[in-house]
This record gives sequence, structure tokens and C-alpha cells, in this order.
Amino acid sequence: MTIETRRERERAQREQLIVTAARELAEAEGWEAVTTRRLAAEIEYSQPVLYSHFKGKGAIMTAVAVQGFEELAIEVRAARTAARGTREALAAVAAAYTDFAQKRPALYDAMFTQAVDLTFASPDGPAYLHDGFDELLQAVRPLAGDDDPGILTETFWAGLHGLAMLERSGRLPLEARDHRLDLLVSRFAPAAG
Amino acid sequence: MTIETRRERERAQREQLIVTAARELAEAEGWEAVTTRRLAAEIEYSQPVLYSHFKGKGAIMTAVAVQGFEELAIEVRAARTAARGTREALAAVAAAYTDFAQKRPALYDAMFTQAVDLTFASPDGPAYLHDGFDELLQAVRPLAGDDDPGILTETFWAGLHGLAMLERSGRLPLEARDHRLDLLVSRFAPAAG
DNA sequence: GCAGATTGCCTAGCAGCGCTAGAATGTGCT
DNA sequence: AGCACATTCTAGCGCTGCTAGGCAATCTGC
Repeated sequence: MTIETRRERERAQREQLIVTAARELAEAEGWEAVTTRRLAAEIEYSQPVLYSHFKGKGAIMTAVAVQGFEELAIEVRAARTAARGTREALAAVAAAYTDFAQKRPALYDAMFTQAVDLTFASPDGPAYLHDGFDELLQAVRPLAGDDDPGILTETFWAGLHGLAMLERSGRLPLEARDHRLDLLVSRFAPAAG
Repeated sequence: MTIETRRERERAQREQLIVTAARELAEAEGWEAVTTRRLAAEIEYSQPVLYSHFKGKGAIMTAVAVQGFEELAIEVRAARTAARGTREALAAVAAAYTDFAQKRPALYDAMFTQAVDLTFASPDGPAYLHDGFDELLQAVRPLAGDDDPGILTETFWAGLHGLAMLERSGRLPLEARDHRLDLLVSRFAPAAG
């Protein structure tokens, strides 16, 4: 019994090692540098070991993405709970979201560009997939008025995601970053305070 | 002289053939199906011919993306000029934009996900890169008020782009598509009419 | 009209990719 | 110690983007 549990524990550790290595390699050199051979060398095991843990490279990236969703939710929640007014909360949440995307581009990439096999937008899905959204929802709801809070949150989220993506790819100049964020927030929380 | 021009003409034709084949293949089967071998077979030439026209596969995708930017600008302009009021213009422009992204996913992908080597956000860049943006600007400007029209347009654009991306990847349910678009427009053009 | 120079194209191949089969190694039990 | 099982590694498959070098068709000057 104990011997089995030890093995499982070691396996779990190594699995985490793989995910961490993939993430760090991606954040350091981008996802194009994350090859199965490179990753195997990084964890000091041979290539096929990866496939005894994950179905393929995509599954590894998905695992990294899941980590990202969890951390994003945490950061957004921290920003929201620290803020006082409703408008401040929305602004704080928006800033936290875009900061996350900017500071962890590879992670954000895994979450929204690479791993497409994660089913979204269903409340019965895994928690990590809608925890972050729920945080946004908490911040948007007080400002919804007659509009559907959920759909309004989706729209606001899209604004954040669009800003993050366009800024990340150099499509939008970074100087006006805060300015754009401020405009977005002001459109969803018109009344100051 | 004439012999040179004929050669150049033939070269230009074949170059267009490559771009068209790449685009059609991508739209039919996705960009992952667009390999240099497959593309060469499609145009009935050998692989290295591609490299006598383009620096690499990325350059071919960029060429497709450029076509996309031109067509997007045309469609957005058509929608804008056909609309009457300022709010209607914004709504029309928004619908045209997201429709484009939804109906030509591979093309939109080439424009915003794949081809990153296109420099953006500078007025002195190539026309096709800011023509579409200028169309959005035309629609947004009357609604800017005290805000900077350019930056407000960037923000609105981000909203459209975010919606397009999240809907495309299944991150947002398609049922509420029009609803979200309506909410976004209403946040940027609050007064009805 | 025909040899020579030039241009353009294709065949073949390189290094690297994700992934897998089967050999080899190490581990725990009797 | 020797057996049986689990695990890991070596080697290789088919594919990718890309390139070198030989071959053939084309144009030029006589």
C-alpha cells in the first residue's frame, strides 16, 4: 500500500515538474521553444516519459493554462476585494486582468490562444474555468442596471481580452494603455465614484 | 523589354495564385492544413517555387492577412456609409466587423493571431493597416465627446476584437452574440437614435 | 538555324517536430 | 538469489519548413 502511494506521489511530483518546466520555458523563450525534446531535457528524463503523464504536448499546455486560470482568478479577486466603491472595483479588476496578461504573456497565451480544448461558458464546468469570470461578474453586477449582468460581464471581459491581445501583439501602442483602460471602465461605470 | 514584362506578369500571377491557394486552403481546412508541400501541390508547382516568391511560409500568411485587412476595411466602410444616424453607424460597423471575423475565421486568424510581423498603430504605415481602423474612427468620433477619439476607437476596437476572438474559440456562447454586440454599442453610444 | 549562356524549376535531402514500438533497465516480492 | 513486474530509454516513423545542386527549358548572338 505505502509503496504504491509513494509511487503515486513521485509520479504526481514529476507531473508537476513537467508542467512547471513547460511554463517556465514558455515564459522565458515563448511557446515555440517548448518542444517535447527540450522539455524532456529540462526535466532530465527521456521524451516518452512525457507521454506517460500527458496525452500529448497539447495536454501539457492545457495543464499550464489551468494553472493560469487559477492564478488569474486569485489576482482578480484580490484586486476586487481590496477596492472600495463599485467603480473602483471595476477599475481594479480591469487593471488586474490586463496586468496579468501583460506580465505573463506566455501563460495568457496558453489560456486563450493555444489551448482550445477547454470547454467554457458553462456553469457546470470545472471551477477554475469560471472562477475568474465570476470575479468579473461580481464587479460588473452592481453596474448592470436593466441589462443582464452575465452578458454584460461577457462584453466587458471581451473588452479586456481585446485590449490584452492587441497590446500584446503590438497592435496598440503601449503608451495609451492606462488611458484605454480608463475609457473602457468609464463606459461600463459611467458615474464617477 | 516585352519579354521581361511578360515574365514579371507571369510571376505576379503565380504569386497571386499562391496567396489565393493558401487562403482557400486555410478557409477550407484551417491553417494547420496549409503546409508548404500541400500548397505546392495545390498550385501544381514544386515546393521551392514558393520560396522564390516568399521568404517563407510566414510571408505567405502575411500576404493573406494583407488581403484580409483590405477586405475588412471595405466591408466596414460599406456598413458605415449605409447607416444613417451615429448610433446606427456604430452598430452597423460593429456588426460588419464581427460578421467578418465569424464568416472568415481563417482570414481573421491570419490577420490577428498568426501574422505578428505586421507593424501596426502608426499612421505612416501601409494604408491597408489603418484603413479599417479609420473606418471605425469615423463611426466613433461623433460619440467621443471630451475623450480622445483615437484612443476611444482603439478601446472600441478592442471590444470588437475580444468578442470576435472569444466567440470564435467557443469561450462565449453564440446565442447571446447579438445581445453582447448591442450592449457594447450601447456603452459607446448611450443615447438611442 | 544553331551553339552557348542564362534563367528557372525540380529532385533530393537536412534538421527538427510530435509521437510510438520494443528493447533494456531497474524495482519489489518470494 | 531469482523471478516477475513496472518503468524508462533507445531508436525510429512520418511529418514539418526550408535549401543545395543538378537538370532542362529558354533566350541571345552568330
